[in-house]
Amino acid sequence: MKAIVDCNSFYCSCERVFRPDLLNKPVVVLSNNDGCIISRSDEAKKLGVGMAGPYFLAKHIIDKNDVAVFSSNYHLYGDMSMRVMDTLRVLVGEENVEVYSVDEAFLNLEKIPADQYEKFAMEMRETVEMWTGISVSVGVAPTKTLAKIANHIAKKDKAKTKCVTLLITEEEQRKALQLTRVNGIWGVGSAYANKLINCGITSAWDLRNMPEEWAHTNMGGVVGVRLIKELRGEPSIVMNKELDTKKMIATTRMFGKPVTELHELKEAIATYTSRAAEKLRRQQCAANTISVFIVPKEESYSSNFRHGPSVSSYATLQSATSFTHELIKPAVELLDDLFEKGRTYKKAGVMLSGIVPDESIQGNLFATESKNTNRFLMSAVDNVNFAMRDDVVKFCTSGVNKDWKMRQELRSERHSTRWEELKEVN
DNA sequence: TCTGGGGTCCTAGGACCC
DNA sequence: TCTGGGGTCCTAGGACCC
Repeated sequence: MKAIVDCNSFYCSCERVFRPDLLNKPVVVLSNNDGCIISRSDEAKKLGVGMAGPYFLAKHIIDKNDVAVFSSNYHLYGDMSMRVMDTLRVLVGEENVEVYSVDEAFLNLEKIPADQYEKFAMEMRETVEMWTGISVSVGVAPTKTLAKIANHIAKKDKAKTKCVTLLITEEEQRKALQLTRVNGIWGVGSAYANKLINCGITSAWDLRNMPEEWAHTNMGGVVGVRLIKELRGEPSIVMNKELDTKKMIATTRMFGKPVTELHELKEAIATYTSRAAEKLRRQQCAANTISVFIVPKEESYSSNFRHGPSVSSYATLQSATSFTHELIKPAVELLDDLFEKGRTYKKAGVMLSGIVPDESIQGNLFATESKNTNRFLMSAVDNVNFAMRDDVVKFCTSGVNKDWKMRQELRSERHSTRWEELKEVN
């Protein structure tokens, strides 16, 4: 049996842990650049604040109802996430926890006796809340996909479910699937949902009863087949061991204001490259390929928002590296090729791929000594930046003024990861 | 008239997730 | 005026190999 534990309005809940005055009050958290609404408390949902909608469109509701607004504070959310996951590890054992995202984890409940799933789930919910201040919802079912559906049901009517829903018997599963629209299934996005509805398949139950061959031809081959099996209660999406090494690392940002100058773009690209290289070193890897993209601002404003097409290019490095300066150089060269004078840009990004572990980098007989010096240099830089504050030590290309930096006007303090921002209680 | 039968690796693009 | 930032997996098709 499997469970999914999903934090309720996670970012909002994190903010509330340090602002108990906001309990039972509407709260929202904004994306980077204060652009979209990415987390809403139940009270904010009730007021009609939409998910993932632009902030400025919901601003009239927010102002009128005195909704508390925060810019995203990833230091805080990352630390709170770790506390929640650690709690789950204590409760079911490390080997039975698969962290799926910052606010969700799948659990293997094999060790729990079948007649105690509900009791266990309830106690787990209470313990996480007591230890971390974060409330969670729990879905329990034989497969991950059914557990996700159970979790949705638990969240929809918290008073009735007490944030716990089990889909164990066939009867429970049938009822739940009949009430679930296809677009509410984990693994069905908008493209497949439209296709399914056009075929007259509207509920999860309808989809469950389609032949596997049909799913193979119409829903992306093996992916579709797995999905149908999961809905039938046959586990087909396995529990993953933790994916500690990423296969791709990206740092991309919208600018706080439109950018026209090459030197500003260079600062941004150098800054993003430094950030990406840090992430790379943290997982003790090096990258073979770096790619850079920039997104021009669209000339005409349209009410149907779409990102303009991006311009991108990539370079394959002579040998894999994680040293910031060795990555900034090709990144800036790529940018030189992409940049067109006279255009205005609104976003840029750097992606590292072809990622290999440090130990298996192809050796270079002639560079051994400087490689080691570089390694010490980089780890010294990382240590200083970690201990002091971000970017105390940085490369010159990254710039000093950073006029293009994203807006983040409403960020709370990093109460749990910075000494100087520790919460004071009087 | 007629030209095999496997493989691997890489890339681009499409779908999805939170 | 104003719309985020990460990731994953899968498939198809081309290049290349013996």
